[in-house]
Amino acid sequence: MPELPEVETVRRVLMTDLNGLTILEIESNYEAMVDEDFKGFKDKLIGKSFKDIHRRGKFLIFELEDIFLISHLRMEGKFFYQRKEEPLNKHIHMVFHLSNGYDLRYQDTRKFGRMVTKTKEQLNTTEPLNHLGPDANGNVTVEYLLSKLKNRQIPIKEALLNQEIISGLGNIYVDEVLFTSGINPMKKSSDISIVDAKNILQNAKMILDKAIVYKGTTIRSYTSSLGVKGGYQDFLNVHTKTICPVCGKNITKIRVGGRGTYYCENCQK
DNA sequence: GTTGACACCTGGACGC
DNA sequence: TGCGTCCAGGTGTCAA
Repeated sequence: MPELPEVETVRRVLMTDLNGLTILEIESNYEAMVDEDFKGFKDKLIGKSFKDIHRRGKFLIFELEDIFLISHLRMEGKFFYQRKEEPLNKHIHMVFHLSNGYDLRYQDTRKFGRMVTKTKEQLNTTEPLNHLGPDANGNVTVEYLLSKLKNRQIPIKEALLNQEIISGLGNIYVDEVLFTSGINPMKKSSDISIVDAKNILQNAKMILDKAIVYKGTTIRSYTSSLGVKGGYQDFLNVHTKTICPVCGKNITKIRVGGRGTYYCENCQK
């Protein structure tokens, strides 16, 4: 599932492909993925040219002149840049026909992904970006993180998955960050110490930056967007593992906040 | 403001 | 082989 490194990889690849191209037409067989009236969505985008692609957390933000297309890939969303003659598969739910004879195609097996357009004025003042916390690999301070955790009774794992606190971390990388930090995922957020918070932020930045270098993580049946296979799965220490690489004891799998959670009872107190 | 439950959605794994 | 059930999980919404 795309988390910050995977979305950043998509952004970097698409930016070179799309820059300067104009959207000629948009087709969809699943208009519900657009969080606004589909006709209005099309009217705003057709005729506009790609100027830049930004990212905040797990959101892709396509800059098209005076309008911004915000896309969240959720679980299995992928973008493909293909010639329009290439056959469509049944999971491609949105096609942007481009001025150079290519398509920007959005594929989403589970139809969880969402898109919406915003003006520059709306971008940071309305959903979905207005409540988003800072990027987990950005300049987040220990003081900021502790201030967000001090009144919360939920497990630290749930807090780190909350994109309003810090953005970009998903289930895989939260498990890895907590393992590297030696923190039990069930530890109460309000019990996180200054040292814990410092470790969490340092390890989040280190892990996410390294995962970006390796173009993200590809596990289970999932493949990365754009056909790019990530390489960071080779560096996972705990997520989907059975043996702790540090102490050699069994990895425990539990559910925290409804999500499969892997940790080492010996190393993560 | 915080927390938990649930819906969205489909492919794959599993049991019968 | 075919069918039914469960699981996976990021985010939004709603109720308590």
